[in-house]
Amino acid sequence: MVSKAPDIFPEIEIPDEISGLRMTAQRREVYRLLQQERNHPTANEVFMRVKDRLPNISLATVYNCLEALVQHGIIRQVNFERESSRYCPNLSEHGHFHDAATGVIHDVDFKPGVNLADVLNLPPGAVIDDVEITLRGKLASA
Amino acid sequence: MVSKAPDIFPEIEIPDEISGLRMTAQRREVYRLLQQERNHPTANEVFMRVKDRLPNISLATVYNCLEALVQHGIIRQVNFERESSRYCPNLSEHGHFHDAATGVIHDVDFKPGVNLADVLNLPPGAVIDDVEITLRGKLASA
DNA sequence: AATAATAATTGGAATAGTTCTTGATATTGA
DNA sequence: TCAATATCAAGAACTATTCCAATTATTATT
Ligand SMILES: [Mn+2]
Ligand SMILES: [Mn+2]
Ligand SMILES: [Zn+2]
Ligand SMILES: [Zn+2]
Repeated sequence: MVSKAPDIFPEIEIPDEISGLRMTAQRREVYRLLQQERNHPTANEVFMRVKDRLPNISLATVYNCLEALVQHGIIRQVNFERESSRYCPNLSEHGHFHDAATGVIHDVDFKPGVNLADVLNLPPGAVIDDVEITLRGKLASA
Repeated sequence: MVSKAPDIFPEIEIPDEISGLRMTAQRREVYRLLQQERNHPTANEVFMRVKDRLPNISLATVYNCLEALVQHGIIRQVNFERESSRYCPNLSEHGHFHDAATGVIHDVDFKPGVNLADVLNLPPGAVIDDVEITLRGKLASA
């Protein structure tokens, strides 16, 4: 039983188990942070921010937690070029647009009814398990 | 003046300069290899294979050559998850399908007339400079 | 052709993100 | 309560890539 801190944001409630993964204190805070700050932080950014609530957490544990969450399909790992991996709690199928000017990463949804096989010449017999779409560009200020 | 080796494949001719980049012996062999073996090799694979023709080449030079070729738009760098970068001489806009069973990477072309803005809800005002589409799955044997 | 200036290559050291190892802690379940 | 199991923490190890400094090759100039 944890007493609720007087945060500006209401604290996100996280159950004791998600998709078969036990939510330890560390996993809970890592997941909570990703839910709150949906800016695709790196492992190190998660580490620095989550230390506010778990001062003794280690970077290795943050990596362990992120991997466990990814493995259980609770969050997604997002890679861009050779940069550090980033993490995303948005489970709907989506891509990522990186604004080269600001560095901000925007989620990009598919338009409804779009099928990959409609736009790509897939190899015959290909069964797609995973799709990664990454865009880089600028946001023209209107 | 280099005497032509009795290769099975006819040797690809490469000019002294491409897109403003001077073709040194090392750059030429790196580029030639990518043209011949279009299986998206890693820097280290390029290194090992190109040593047949340039026994003294260093891995640092392979990286230098690959970077120069990428910088001048002569080849493309392809990243998949956290794996080593791979390199691709196919300059037409295309994506990559990774067959999880065999490890083979297939180029995937866009169907003609497809526009990204047709299938994705891009942020308003977004100007796309670069697109990366990566698919992972299996090739069902018919 | 000789010389000077510039660019490229090499081999090894350094870097950085991530993973591994090991001992301590915590949780579960008998 | 005790044993079995899972998780965590700290730091070492790993590895793809980049950096550095010295050498070599190329280009430009006289
Ligand atoms: Mn803070
Ligand atoms: Mn060989
Ligand atoms: Zn996302
Ligand atoms: Zn390709």
